Amino acid sequence: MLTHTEENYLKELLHLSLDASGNGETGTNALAVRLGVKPATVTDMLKKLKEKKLISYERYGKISLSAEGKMRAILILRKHRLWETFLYEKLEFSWDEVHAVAEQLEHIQSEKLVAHLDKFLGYPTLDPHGDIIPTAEGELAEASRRSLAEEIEGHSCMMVGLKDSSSEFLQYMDRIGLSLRTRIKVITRFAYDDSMEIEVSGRRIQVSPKVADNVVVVCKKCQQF
Amino acid sequence: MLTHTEENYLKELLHLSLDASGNGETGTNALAVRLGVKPATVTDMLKKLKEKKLISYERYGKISLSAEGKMRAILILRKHRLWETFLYEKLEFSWDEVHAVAEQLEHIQSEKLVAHLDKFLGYPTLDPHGDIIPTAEGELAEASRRSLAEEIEGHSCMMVGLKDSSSEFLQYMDRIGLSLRTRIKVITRFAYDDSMEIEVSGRRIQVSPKVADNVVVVCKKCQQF
DNA sequence: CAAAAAAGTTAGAAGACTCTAATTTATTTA
DNA sequence: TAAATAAATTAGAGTCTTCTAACTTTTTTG
Repeated sequence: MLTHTEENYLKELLHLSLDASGNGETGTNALAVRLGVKPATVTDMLKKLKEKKLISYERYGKISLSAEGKMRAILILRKHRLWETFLYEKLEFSWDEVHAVAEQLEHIQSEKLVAHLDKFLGYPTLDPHGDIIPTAEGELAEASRRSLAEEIEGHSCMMVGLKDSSSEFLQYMDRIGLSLRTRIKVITRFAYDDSMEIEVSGRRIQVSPKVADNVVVVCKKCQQF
Repeated sequence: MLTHTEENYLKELLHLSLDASGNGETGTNALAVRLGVKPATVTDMLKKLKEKKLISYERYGKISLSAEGKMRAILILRKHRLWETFLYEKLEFSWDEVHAVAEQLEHIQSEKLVAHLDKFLGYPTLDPHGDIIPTAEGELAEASRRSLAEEIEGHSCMMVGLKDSSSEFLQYMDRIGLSLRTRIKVITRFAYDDSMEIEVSGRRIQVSPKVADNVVVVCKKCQQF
């Protein structure tokens, strides 16, 4: 059982390892800045986390999560992103308000709560920021950014941008109910003309290849791509 | 800003004052038992809470909440009961599982979260245990237990028991979808024969005066009764 | 490569919450 | 009412997380 503070250290360590796009190692100072504490405080906690085998670390050396530590961190991230999704989709929070509250909610201890929340939300794969929600097994897939036109049948994705920003296109987007952070499911691709049938907010609409090409979406990376 | 621990002390003080049905005063030991700590620990915290003007208390004397302390406690109770309602009605938790998780959720700090949760749940007045949910203004009405037959038009209540426990009656209850902790709204009372039209889980059904008389409900106490 | 800068650590202390053991005050009862 | 009992408090200590100030190690750079 970890304290809230220990959980926060693990979570930031995970973020640093994902952000850095490096070898997953960090230093005391970087961690201190992220957590809003002094480096001396971090050093103390590192000893404790090492003691608990959650990180690998030597005096004056680099820090990285152990397998166990990474798993714990990913499950915290999972809770964070599920709560963000809940706040955004069910409680009408705006996308920039969800983070602060999710920082608190992510520490609630109840496996059942997480599992039921996941189900209640319809097993979402992306949070309101377009980030991947890790699975209950601790798998964290990569996100893939591409044009809606490249998306395959049956897949769910989220609109995160437009290639064309002309007012005509924006008006059209508005009319069909497509805006930032809207979830899109590809129902059918018509090979004949490359137009698509998509599901948006429970409604099915047809989009031309030109429209699909100008909509930027993010989705969970899969084998096919 | 109160710590989780301080909030727990206030909440237990409120519970003790409500349970005791006395003058709202308690002792150090009773509080220690409720909180699962030693009396010595309670004494320390009492000094702190007095310092913050949340309780009134003198050495070796009785303890009671100040107006400010009581308001804080009631708002924590409000959050607790709203979360219990959420867990029960939206996440399919059973009525006896909700308490433990709500104990954690009640400490989340976000006024907006509470307000939106309340709206999302449809402004419920009773939690899954049939207890009154305090208002956002800190008003805690009393609950009133009575027969469904005595309930007035337009009121919402919750089934908490039956007077008749014959198998025929239980089967009938089952058939119309009425079970413990089901919410009931009285749509119309027909003065002609005292039968009622009620709404249960979104469906409207008619019940005879005999049935209504045998269903025990709890509701927020109001002027009329 | 040696001095300067940056990064990281240790030591000592503080606040929050808790404990045990000993003591004091209040209440009960013989 | 005085002794026994119950209730409450104080003193001293331990854990957790944090800090500041001083010190050590590593890295950078002229």
